[in-house]
Amino acid sequence: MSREAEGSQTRKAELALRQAIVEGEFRAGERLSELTLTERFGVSRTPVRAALARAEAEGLIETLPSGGYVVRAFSEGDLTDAIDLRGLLEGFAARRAAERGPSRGELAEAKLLLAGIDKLLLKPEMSAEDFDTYVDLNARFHRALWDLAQSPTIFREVERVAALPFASPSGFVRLQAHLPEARAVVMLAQDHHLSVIEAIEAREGARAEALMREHARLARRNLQAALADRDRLDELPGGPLIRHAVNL
Amino acid sequence: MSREAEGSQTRKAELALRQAIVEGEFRAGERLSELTLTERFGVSRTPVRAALARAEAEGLIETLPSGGYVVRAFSEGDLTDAIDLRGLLEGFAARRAAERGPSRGELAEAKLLLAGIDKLLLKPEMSAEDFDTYVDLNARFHRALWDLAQSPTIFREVERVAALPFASPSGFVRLQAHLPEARAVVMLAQDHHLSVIEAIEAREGARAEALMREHARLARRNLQAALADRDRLDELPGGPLIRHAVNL
DNA sequence: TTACGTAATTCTGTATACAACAAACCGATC
DNA sequence: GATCGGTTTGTTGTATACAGAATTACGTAA
Repeated sequence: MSREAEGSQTRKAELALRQAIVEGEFRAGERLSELTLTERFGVSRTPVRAALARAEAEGLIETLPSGGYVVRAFSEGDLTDAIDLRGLLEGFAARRAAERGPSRGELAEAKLLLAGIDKLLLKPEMSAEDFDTYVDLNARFHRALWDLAQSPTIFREVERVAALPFASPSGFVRLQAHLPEARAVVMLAQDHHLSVIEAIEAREGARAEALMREHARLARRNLQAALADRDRLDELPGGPLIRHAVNL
Repeated sequence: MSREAEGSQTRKAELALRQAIVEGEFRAGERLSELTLTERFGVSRTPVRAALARAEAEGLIETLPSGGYVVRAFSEGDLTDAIDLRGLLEGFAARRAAERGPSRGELAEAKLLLAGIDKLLLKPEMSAEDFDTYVDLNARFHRALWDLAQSPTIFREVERVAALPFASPSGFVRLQAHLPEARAVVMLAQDHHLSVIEAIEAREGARAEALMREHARLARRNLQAALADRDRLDELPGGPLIRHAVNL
C-alpha cells in the first residue's frame, strides 16, 4: 500500500484517528483500544496499528509502559513550548535563508502570497470567507518560508513541530475571526511577514531570526486569549484537547 | 507488547534494523524488503513493519511513493544541518533553563558529571577507556542539560534530533580519539560545558543559548575532519551511511 | 465496609494466509 | 535488433487466528 493512496485503509485510519483526537472525541489520558478503533473506523487491526504508530510519532498520543496507547494530555506549558519551538525553527529557517541569499525567483512565490494577503487587508471588512482565504495564504506563506532555507532536514523538522494542531501557523487565526481586534492582529502578522522577507533579501540573518520568533509570540498571545474564553475553544482544531488538558 | 520490553520481537527488530542501517549494511537508496528483513532478523513481518515505521519516523529511511521503504541518503549538507539543528534546540533548552532559574539541587547532577570529566582531563594521557568514559559522561551531561529546561516538549524534540547517529552529542568524539588534537577539542568542549552551566546559574539566557550553538559547531568541525579522512569514517556510528551518501 | 485474592475478560504481541498491485523477465512480432 | 505484450514472480496491503499478559470484576474474608 502506498501511504499516499487515497483509498488506502491505512490512510483512512490515520485521518480518522487524527480527526477524532483533534476534535476531542477522546478524553486526555483515555486508553485507545485497537479493537474499538477497528469497529469505529471499519478497518482491521493492521491499519489501526499503523495509524496509532504514526499518531505517536506526531506526538498526539503516547505509549503506556505496559503496552497500548493513551491520548496525550497537553498542559498550558506544553502549548506555549510547542509554539515557541515552532518560532525557534522558523527563525532558524529564516536566518539560514538570509545567510544563503535566495535569488529573486525563489522569493517570488512568498511575495506573491503576501500580495494576496495585502489585497485582503485592503477591504474595509473581512468576511468569514476572507478569513478562510487568509488562513490558506498564511499557511502557504509559512511553507514557502521553510522552503527558502533550502534544507530538507530543516523543512522536515519544522513541518513536524507545526503538525500539532495548536502549534500550526494558522492554529489560532480562526479564533481571532470572532474578536474585534482580529484585524489588528492580522495586520501585525502581515507586517512580520513583510519584514522577514525584507530581512532575508538584505541578508540580515539575525533580524530575520528574531522576527520569526516574535511572530510565533502572536500565537501565544492568541492562546492566552483563548484560554480566557473557554467557550470558543471547541471551535478550534485541537481545542477540546486543550480544554481537557487544562481541566486535569 | 511493551515497546520497552527487552525480549520483545519488535524491540529486537528495531534494534537490529537500526544497527544494520547505521553500520552501513545497506546502500543508500536500497529498497528494504519486509520479507528479507524477516529472514534476517528471525521475526515475522509484523514486528518488522513496526521497526520500519519507527525508522521512518526517526528519519533513517523514507517511503517510496509506490509503497515500501528505502535507506535514506545523507548529503554533507544534511549532516551539518542536523548538527546545527541539535545546537539550536540545545541552545533553546539552555536559554529556557537560564530564564527559569533552576535550583541548586537541579544543577547538581550536571555539575557532578562535569566534575567527572574534569577528573579525566587531569590525567596526562587519555586511554581508550578514558574516552569511553568521556563519551558516557558527555552524553549524560547533555541529557541533564535538556532536562534543565523542565519542558517535556523541548526534551522530546531535542532527543529526536539527536537520535540521528551523526547528530548525537557524542557522534564524532570517538573519531577524535585517534587524532593528536583530540585532547584540545575535548578541553574546548568541557569549557563550553562549564560556561553554559555558569550562564544558566547567572540567568544569562542569551549567553547560554549562544554557547550551546557554538558547542555544536565543534561537531561540525569534527565532521569536516572526518570527511577529509574517509578511512576513519567506517569506525564511526553512521559513518558508512555518510560515505555512501557522499559518494552518490 | 474494606481489602485481598482469584477468576474472567479484554487487550496487545505475534505470526501467517490471502489478495491486489507492481515490476521484472521472457518471448514473439515487426 | 528493437519494441511491445503477456506472464510470472515478488512485494506490500489487509485481515485474522492464536497466545500470553494485563486489567478488571467479583466474591470472600477480616
